[in-house]
Amino acid sequence: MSSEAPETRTRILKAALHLLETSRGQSVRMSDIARKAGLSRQAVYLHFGTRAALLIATTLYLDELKDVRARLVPSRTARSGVERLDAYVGAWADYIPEIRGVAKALMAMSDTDEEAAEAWRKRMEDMREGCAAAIEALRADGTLSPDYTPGEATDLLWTLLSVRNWEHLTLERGYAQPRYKDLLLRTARRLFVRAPR
Amino acid sequence: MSSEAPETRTRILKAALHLLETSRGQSVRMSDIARKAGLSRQAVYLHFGTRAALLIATTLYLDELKDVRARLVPSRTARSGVERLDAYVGAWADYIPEIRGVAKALMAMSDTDEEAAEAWRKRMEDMREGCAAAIEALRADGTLSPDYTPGEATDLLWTLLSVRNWEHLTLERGYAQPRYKDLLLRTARRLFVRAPR
DNA sequence: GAGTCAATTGACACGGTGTCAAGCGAGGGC
DNA sequence: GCCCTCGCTTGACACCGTGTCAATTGACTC
Repeated sequence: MSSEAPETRTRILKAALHLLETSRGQSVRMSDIARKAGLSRQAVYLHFGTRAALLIATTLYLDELKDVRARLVPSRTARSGVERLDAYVGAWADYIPEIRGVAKALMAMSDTDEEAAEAWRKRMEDMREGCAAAIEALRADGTLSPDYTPGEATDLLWTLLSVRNWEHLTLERGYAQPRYKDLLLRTARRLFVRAPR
Repeated sequence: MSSEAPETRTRILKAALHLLETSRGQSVRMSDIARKAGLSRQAVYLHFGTRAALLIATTLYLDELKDVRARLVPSRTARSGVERLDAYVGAWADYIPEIRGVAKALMAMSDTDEEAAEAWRKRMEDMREGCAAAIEALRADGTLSPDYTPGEATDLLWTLLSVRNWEHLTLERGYAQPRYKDLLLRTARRLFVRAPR
């Protein structure tokens, strides 16, 4: 509408974020996001090109907001240690929903595209650090057994996260189709190799 | 073909099972299963009515084969405890891929349909027992810390399984659409309330 | 030979994703 | 004041996997 409205791109990201938060497990359609942002579906595609791209951008946006770690504070209502663990996993998983699938595409690119590989390495490193912080907290409040070595604990959380998320891209209809896989690759390239947009 | 060929229904189940086993994470299409079984796509629909129904039937078939527990033996090539844990989770997850989603539908039915509720309770109980056995094995070989009470350990494995699978139905395209949700409900009723077919 | 039943063939509706082309309107530069 | 650009809209379309339908075939039984 008028120019005092928040940046369109941000509006889309906020809309997507809100929908992803509230409709847990429910598939969020591009048209839902567009409607929520008060824009046309095409506007969303103009900004992000692809559903996967939008979701990735959403996680990056969250990073910008720097409150990912706040989300990692386990729910106060959790009764058992297991429940707290699940809360950790849930909190993380909500914000890397499809990025794991993109990993494969980027891995595949790594051989030929050094810049992409570097971007991905950095992103993975960030995730590792996030995991390490979570592990520390888990261990501090006694949720996680101290028997695990730091490396093993990291792997464990990593595993918990990935088992929750790794099928998103491969199983969610559409991305299983070769046609979309190519698209995904192009999208990933666009997102990670240059500044988005 | 001739009548000496194995029962068609079994042939479909075997085909589905094999495809689900080998193409990990890759979405298995009905046409793939039909081709693998040497049948037309329609034949599969005639027998199982729905993709979800076929996948559920596949897990039941596995139960019949009574080798679910054999699958729970962790891979010999796993190097770390975490890797073994992942192997356990993966083995289980492969065989309850969409049943968790159906749970919700059945829960919804439970109020009005006592038979369905009973069928589901029984199925859940079987799963619980399976979990218990797995937990025992996990603890025996030192993968799982003995700090967990039996109940907590069960919950843990349960959680690991569900986080891996609970999005299958809700996120995989198609089942997110209301039209298919109704269908799923009808299918579940057909499968659990009467003998299939 | 009639009836039955399993399976085939080929067509179709549906719905979400992604694409395309034409147009529109507000702002800036000249 | 005019044009141009740019962000967005509108509306139509291709694609593809799921599920449905109707007509047909072919084998087996009675």
